[in-house]
Amino acid sequence: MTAAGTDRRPTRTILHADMDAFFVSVELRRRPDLVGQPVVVGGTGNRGVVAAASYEARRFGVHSALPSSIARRRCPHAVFLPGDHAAYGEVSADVRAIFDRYTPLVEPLSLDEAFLDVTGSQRLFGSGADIAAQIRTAVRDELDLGCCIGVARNKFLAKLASVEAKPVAHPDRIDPGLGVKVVEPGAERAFLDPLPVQRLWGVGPATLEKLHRLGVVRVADLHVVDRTALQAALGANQADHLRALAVGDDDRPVEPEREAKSIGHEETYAHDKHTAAELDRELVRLADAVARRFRAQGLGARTITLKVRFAGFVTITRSVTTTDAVDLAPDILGLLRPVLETIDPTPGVRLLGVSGSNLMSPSHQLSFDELLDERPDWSAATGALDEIRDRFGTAAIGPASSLGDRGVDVVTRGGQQWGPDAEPS
DNA sequence: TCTGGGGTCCTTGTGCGA
DNA sequence: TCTGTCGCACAAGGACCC
Repeated sequence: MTAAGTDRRPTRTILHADMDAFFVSVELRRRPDLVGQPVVVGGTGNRGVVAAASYEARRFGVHSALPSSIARRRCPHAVFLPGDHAAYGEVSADVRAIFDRYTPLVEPLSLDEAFLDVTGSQRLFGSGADIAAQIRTAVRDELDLGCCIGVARNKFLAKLASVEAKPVAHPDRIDPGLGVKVVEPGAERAFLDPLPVQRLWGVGPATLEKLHRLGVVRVADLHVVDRTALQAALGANQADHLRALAVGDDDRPVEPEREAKSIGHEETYAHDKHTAAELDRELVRLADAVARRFRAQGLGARTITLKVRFAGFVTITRSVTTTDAVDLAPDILGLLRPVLETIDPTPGVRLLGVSGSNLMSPSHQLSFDELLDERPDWSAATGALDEIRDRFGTAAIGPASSLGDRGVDVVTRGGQQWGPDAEPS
């Protein structure tokens, strides 16, 4: 931490761009008849959640991550759409192309958000505020989408600023928002101090409760709360991290290329699974999907983790670490099947997940069995499978045991990722 | 009211070898 | 040979983000 007056680092100019109700806005480009109506994307089944809501829907208290059953109750006249991840990805690439015109230092956070370091771009394009205005105009004119941009000297402040720039839905009206919000160097404390403390990165429901117990409600309270008490409540790392954020300190650079640290798939079922045979079938599908993503990225995983969520929402994880990185479904199954067999499915399993971490280049050394020709070398057959799916789609071919009752591929199933689809009537 | 799916990061506990 | 301790790697879970 450095006092603002003695900081000799060059002042950076960081933008945080955040698309307005992105998934909904993409849908409205295809369905202009829905403009002005409450529209909700995501969770069409009863166990899903809302991925995005139009501002008209937000007036009724519908927001992202809200269980779809509640969203339906709050806004029964809303139009619910299942979502189209592929389409959102394509539009996101178009948005990214606009960002790239202004700086090579673009770090996407998700499909609809990115940080831009424009420190070196200002001689060409003007101040951070000027660049933000130009980007908003380009996104609106070329893509027919809205976005809000925060401008500040670091990522943390830029992100908070972009939230302040967004439209706000009130029960009786929609406030259009600023569009661009600039936090000038030197004005950070005045900007931060009145904000509720849960606006800080890393303060969720659990941390908020601990902070409230210490009397910390607003960011300003973090300046005066006893440091030892804060460390006792949150741990030294998190306590010091929050105190730094409270004065606007954040040194993280904008990183255009970040390597993935884990790759996984998980799936919540419309109805709980109660038998080992059902779970094994799901495990085969998940292992196949995850292995395919490993290979698409030229990676394998040394640690494979199984996640199980039971009917009562209790969640456990069990992981296995091997010497060599694996990227083939049979190898993943070989590691996880013994783990799955230790789990009692009779209370009901609502979610199963498979993920890999410790990512590195996969090792395809032949095992002793394979050298003796007693076990097949799966890598050649898997390569052929991947080619077929690249040409004909992910559902074109797959493990026979996964056909079971549905015969649907895990990657394309439902075409969305916000919970199980509505059951056919 | 009842909680998705994709992730990252941190903390805590434990086993193991030096 | 036994015991304590230190560092490291790993496992598991929690919290958080979009």
